[in-house]
Amino acid sequence: MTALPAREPLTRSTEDYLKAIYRLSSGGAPVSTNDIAGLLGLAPASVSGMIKRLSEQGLLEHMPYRGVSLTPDGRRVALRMLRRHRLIEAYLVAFLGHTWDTVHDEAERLEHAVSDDLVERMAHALGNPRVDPHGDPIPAPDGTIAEFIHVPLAEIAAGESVTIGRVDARDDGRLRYLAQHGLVPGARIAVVDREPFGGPLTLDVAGQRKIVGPELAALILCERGGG
Amino acid sequence: MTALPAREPLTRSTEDYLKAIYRLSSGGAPVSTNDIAGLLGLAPASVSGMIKRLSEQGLLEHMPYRGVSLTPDGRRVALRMLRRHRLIEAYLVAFLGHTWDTVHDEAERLEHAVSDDLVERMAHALGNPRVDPHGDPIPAPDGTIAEFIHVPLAEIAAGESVTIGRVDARDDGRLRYLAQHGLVPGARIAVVDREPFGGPLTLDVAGQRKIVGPELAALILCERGGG
DNA sequence: CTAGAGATTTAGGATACACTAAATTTCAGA
DNA sequence: TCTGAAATTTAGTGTATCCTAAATCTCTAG
Repeated sequence: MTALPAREPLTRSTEDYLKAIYRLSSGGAPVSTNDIAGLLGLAPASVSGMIKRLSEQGLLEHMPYRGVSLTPDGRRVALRMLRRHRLIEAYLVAFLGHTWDTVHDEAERLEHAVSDDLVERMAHALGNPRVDPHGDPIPAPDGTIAEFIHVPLAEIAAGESVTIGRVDARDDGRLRYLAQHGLVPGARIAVVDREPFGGPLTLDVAGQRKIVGPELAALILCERGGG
Repeated sequence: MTALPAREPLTRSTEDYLKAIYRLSSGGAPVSTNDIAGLLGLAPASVSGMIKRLSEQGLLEHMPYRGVSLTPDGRRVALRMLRRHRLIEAYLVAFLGHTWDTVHDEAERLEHAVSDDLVERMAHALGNPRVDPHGDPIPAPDGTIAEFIHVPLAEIAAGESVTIGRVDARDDGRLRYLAQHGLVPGARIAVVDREPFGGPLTLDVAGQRKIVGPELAALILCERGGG
């Protein structure tokens, strides 16, 4: 991981705030105090106080009454946590028999406790994956992250071919179902036919015909183009 | 792990105090405030304050000015931490390429973050070991711990046969050296001959003659009797 | 048997981070 | 443009844990 300038050790609270702000700041717009409070389950007043402290540490930029955004240092911390979280989840699933239902809370605690060294060992054991099994990109050790442009399968026209980029299902049942039918990140699929108005789609998955309903089709996020 | 009566979640501080007190209370004698402070690197006054809180929670028995001892609940917590610590160390060495030099700090942090479920998965992956690679016993999930009576190899008389119980070397070099010569926990060895006054010992290890110096012989702890 | 060194506890204070209640700011709609 | 609801910040508290300095206890050496 890119070395952060030497500073006081980050607390668990600090890491959680920065993670939350990163998660909420898709699009680069400033993040509101209320949204942070909602995501972390805290009172807005508590968040105001913490924002002040994190700003003084140079991790946040705060425009009073307007919202906060991450500084480069803050983003580095957030991405490091995201890398840890996703690698820990992947490791627990791959090597210790966890299911995707159960890993989140474990990772949520472990991500604050592991060393960079241990994270990299887990990454190595996993073959240094670039995405986790949902297809979510794993930030690199240097804090860069691949940004994919994802379109729900539900919006792909008949005749078009796409690559599955990630799958938005968080529950194990759906994830397993999709995996059984070859609908996993990286799979190349074609939309053979589709009913109008949110009806089912007929797919070609590795030469086989599959039919998926609109609900699942909304969760399967695709990358257009070359594949 | 034996369920503790439902109580407020234990903090990291609480777990560290109980671990330290357990470590210091070999022999059952009450543990002094000063010794705890020394082991944890805190001011004695801070320890006094924490002792009061832990006593109110029923985790310690405090005789003012005399010292503290663990209650059954306190001991259960301490043994759970010890189980976690030793299993985490063993897991990191066995599966993630750590060396015994480097695992301690990692385990020290992880032991507060892992769930019981994860600990048991690691134990399972390791084959549910009863001792760690030093020969230190790993407390069982129910909070019981095997108490071995260990005698340094240096004190074993010529002609006597013993089983290596544990090895007190903390550094990787010695540990590797001993392992190469079959001097590992569980090994059955006989003292063939020995020089007086702390000289080297001649051993029979699995039919082979080995000579060890007094320094190493002091670190190899043996169980007398049946083996 | 007692003085004083050393151990322990108490007193008082700091920091981090949470809360509730009150004050302030923003901004959409009349 | 004004006004009030919603969002945000400030003010004042509480808890956990640490600290230093001062008070108190214990126990040994004389």
